[in-house]
Amino acid sequence: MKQPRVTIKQVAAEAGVSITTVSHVLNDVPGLRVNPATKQRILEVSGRLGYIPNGLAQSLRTQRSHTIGLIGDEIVTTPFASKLILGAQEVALARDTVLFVVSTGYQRHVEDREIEELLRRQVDGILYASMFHRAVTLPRQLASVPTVFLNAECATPGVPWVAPDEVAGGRDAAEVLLEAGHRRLGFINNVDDIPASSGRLAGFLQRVEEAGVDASSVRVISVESEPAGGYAAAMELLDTPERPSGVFCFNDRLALGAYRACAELGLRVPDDVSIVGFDNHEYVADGVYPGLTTIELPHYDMGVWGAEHLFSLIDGDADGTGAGEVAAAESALLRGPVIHRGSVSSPST
Amino acid sequence: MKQPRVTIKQVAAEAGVSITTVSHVLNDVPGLRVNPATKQRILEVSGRLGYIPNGLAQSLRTQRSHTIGLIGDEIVTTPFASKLILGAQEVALARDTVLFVVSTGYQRHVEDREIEELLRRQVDGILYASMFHRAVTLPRQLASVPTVFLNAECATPGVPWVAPDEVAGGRDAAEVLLEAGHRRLGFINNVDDIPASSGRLAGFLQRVEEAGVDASSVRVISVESEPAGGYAAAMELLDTPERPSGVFCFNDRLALGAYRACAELGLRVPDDVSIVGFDNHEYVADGVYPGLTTIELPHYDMGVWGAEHLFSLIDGDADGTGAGEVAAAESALLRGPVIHRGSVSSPST
DNA sequence: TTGTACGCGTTATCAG
DNA sequence: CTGATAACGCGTACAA
Repeated sequence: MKQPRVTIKQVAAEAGVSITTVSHVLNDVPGLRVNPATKQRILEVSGRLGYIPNGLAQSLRTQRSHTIGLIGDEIVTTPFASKLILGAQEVALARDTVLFVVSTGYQRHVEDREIEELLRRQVDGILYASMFHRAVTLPRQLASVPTVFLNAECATPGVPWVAPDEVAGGRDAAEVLLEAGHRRLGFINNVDDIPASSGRLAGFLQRVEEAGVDASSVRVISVESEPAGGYAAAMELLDTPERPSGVFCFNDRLALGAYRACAELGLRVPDDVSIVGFDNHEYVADGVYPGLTTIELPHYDMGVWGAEHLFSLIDGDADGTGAGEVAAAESALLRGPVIHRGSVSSPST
Repeated sequence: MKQPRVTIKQVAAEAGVSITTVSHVLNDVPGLRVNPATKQRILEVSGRLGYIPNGLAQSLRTQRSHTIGLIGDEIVTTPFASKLILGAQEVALARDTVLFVVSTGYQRHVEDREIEELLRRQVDGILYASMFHRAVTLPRQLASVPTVFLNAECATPGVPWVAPDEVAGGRDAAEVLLEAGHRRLGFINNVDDIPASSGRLAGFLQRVEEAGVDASSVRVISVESEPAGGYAAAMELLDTPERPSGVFCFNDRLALGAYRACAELGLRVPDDVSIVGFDNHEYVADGVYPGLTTIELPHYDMGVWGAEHLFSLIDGDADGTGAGEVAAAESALLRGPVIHRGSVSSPST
């Protein structure tokens, strides 16, 4: 089944030339004119034999594996991750390189092992992704390899990172509600102390104040970001005459719970209460009725940004002088779009 | 930033031995006793220098890249895929090999290019995955590489494949409903003519008949498998006095639409109508209220099965005689578990 | 027990 | 315009 693959040597023999010449025409070596006739012959033979160069040998020789590693915690398991991977993969593909995707499952020893595995395979660079926006530090083994952090803020200086602009996201959510005319607001936040929860809250309140609404009037409840938590929080928030007319949920799953609470309380979305989510979780935000208006996380864009910067790091490092680092070492906060669906309308009261 | 990596030569020099000896101790060559003292020294030096063997060179030499490719259509983008990848990845990891994951986006030229890219990188084998259960044929370039199909039935003889047992799934769904005491049944199916839709229907009706219920009494409606389709179908199915008390939906998204229809018709799940989904779509099936009882697709298991069989193919081919093919060439239909949540109860009428 | 030397498939340098 | 030949880093017969 596995017949030995055809090598450049065979092509050379079959075409009656040296391997050097074959290599030359196949790689279009610049400034080197080859007799059109032999060139044609080589191309023909190569095609006929189905010759595919051995990338391992090429990489060994050129010191470029055209391979980058994407390492994440449980990144591979989550639906968000796919967008991130997709973004990185598309820019990688455009540069003829492929991705090794590995995930650690949050276990340190697995991470160590996988990083080593990546290095052993001579990846040109590494994309280190976190499933949720958080702060991390550079694993020591990565010190000698171009690395970019995705969906995480890296404390180690000189290492580029990209993460969602949570504050802007919070502001956007407030904007949607304020624009629709809501003034009595609620926010069901996540309890975890991570950039996402503090940032979205800060942005939300910020924007609310700018609109002339007293920030202390918005009721904030923090719960575990599961449907059950959203349900409980919404019950508490909405089961009162002074209930807010607009509620911002830390994420779409929380919003799911809020939907249920509304249904049980006999409140209609969006007529009685408007809801804004966060994540644009596919199959959740658009599967629910009415469709959930939500803020999308820029996963795809982070993947693209990260890969592009990784390449500039790799290329800049090509000479070993570290040039290019300065320009590439900047990090970024990316913003996702607001996805308008049916869960927000003007307040009835 | 990218300092030249340490090679085996440096380790040898530093330890005052030849590279042969270093190679021997690092690879634990069997039947070769090395002086414990030098062995210790080599290990120490190797560790101190942070030596990591160059996998490219190793592979070039040993003709084994310890790499397998996972190629799929839009597999990387979908939540199901991650389970599949995870399964494959875990068995791969256990055998010290990593996965190249690439996706074609259903474009033939992308697929050709990516397969070539995989071959160029000397993958030891290929896992060819489909996002939805369907029949496919072996791309010609893969003829010379060990290949296993995932979530697809391969028409080409000699190529192992693994797919979900749709008929069993349909039977399981019927079982759940029948067990709860339902006799008036409905089935909201997918319109597409794929193994999943025909198989689940067949299994469902089969099991229903076995229970002594006239199969022709179950109302079957085929729609596009989106929430909107499920909603429309459920409205048609349920807005009548003789409505079924138990409904099986082709997938969870369809079930989502059915939930909404129930809500609008004032029917309660599961008190007035029991619903069974399919897929166990994370964040949908358990995010909805009441939780959706559903049949899980064996994605993880397919990944494991596929990778294991791929390895047996690879190892069996090691001698080039093709031995082992016979044993490994069998294919399989895998069955997923029933996930009981709250959407099924005994019929009230 | 340890070292020398060759080959894996390429690319790149330098002659011819 | 074309062809030897030396790396790339490692594994491994074979020799010492």
